[in-house]
Amino acid sequence: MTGSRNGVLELAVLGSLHENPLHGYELRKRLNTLLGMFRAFSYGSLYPCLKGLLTDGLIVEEEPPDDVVLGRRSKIVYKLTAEGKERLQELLTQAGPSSWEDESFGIHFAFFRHTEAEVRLRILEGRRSRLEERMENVRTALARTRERLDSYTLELQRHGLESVEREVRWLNELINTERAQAADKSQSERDERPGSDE
Amino acid sequence: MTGSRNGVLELAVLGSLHENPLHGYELRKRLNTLLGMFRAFSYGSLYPCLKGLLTDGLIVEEEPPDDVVLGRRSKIVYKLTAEGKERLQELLTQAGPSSWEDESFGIHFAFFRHTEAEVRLRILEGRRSRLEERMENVRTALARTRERLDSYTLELQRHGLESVEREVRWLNELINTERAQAADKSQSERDERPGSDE
DNA sequence: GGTCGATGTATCGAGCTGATACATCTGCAG
DNA sequence: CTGCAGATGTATCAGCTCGATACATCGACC
Repeated sequence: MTGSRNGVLELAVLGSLHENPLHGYELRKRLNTLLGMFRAFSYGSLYPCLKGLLTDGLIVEEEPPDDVVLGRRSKIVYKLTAEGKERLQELLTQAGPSSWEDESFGIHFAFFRHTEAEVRLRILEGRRSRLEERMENVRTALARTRERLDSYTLELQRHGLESVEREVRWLNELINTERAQAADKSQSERDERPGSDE
Repeated sequence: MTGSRNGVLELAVLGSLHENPLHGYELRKRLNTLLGMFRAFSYGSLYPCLKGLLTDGLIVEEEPPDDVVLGRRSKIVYKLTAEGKERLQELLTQAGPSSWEDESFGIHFAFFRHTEAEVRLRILEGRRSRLEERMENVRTALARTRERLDSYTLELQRHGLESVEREVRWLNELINTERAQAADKSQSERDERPGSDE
């Protein structure tokens, strides 16, 4: 039970390797493209994570095509094991603070196509609550502040608040879409005509 | 020369203490209100920073009102020294990568009222370049990607890109305002009527 | 008088970042 | 064909930060 890895990183790696086997360098590029606007992973965290996943048997080094046996070992391609896939499913099922914080929400969202509808909804709502809570904190703290702020500080506050409000609106749209899809699905299930109109 | 502190944190602390003396707890609250939407500082970084600033003589513990001498030492109020003010001015003059990265831009912006107009402009432009560079990287990386992405990943990309574009537009407005003010100023200087219409 | 939450200082282990080192492969200019 | 610059690729380390935790005091309220 070496298993006390980062969680976000673990999901990112297992999720990426689920699509297709990769080596470290390419894995990093993939992730940093996927999340380019939000965050960037560094080798100092990726390689230790890969090492841990190896010793836990969640991934293995993919064998070269067998005829090239000589020492030339430049790329190390990793792929998921059965346990790895199981662990990935487990991670994709969890909806908790670790799925809607700033650093981790993007990753969870990026793998939503492998996530159950109900879990998706809970993560989106959790994220929204998190942002609303943050706005509330800042607002009350601001209200308690006696001295009035200079124009630059005010502008920073305004811009920050507006950005968060925009993300909340974005989340609202996504949540509505998810709800509508869930309603469609349960409706067509009630009609017992599965797959009739889509 | 103990001086290899974090920089962002140093600016945040010195800048806050410049407004008025504070103790650690209040300092943290101030900063986390000021930057509530962007980041949060923890004690684990604040206290070591304060300790370093103390040993470097940039801040000192403020003396209690002198008649209460008995051991009751619950609050430790810090204030800037002359060297501290000097150091703060030095930090406020610097415009470089450390002023426009994600973690530090907010701090620098929050203290813009103490920053010279020219430095403000360079920081805003540096921040804009940084964001445009990031967009460019993601866009070319996306273009090189062969396989088409699923709808969730696409939506994440779209939302991230839109957020960054919005921040660029915001920066553009700020830069225009700054330029206009600079032009006004040099105009009124050319007229040799300092302070006539303000 | 008791006790609960806010205020307040302080530290520690776990884990990440940014830098660095070093090897290989590929394209291409001379 | 040779050399060499830049992309590809693996790996580690010092320094720093986060989140948790510990502990003490204070004011308010019943």
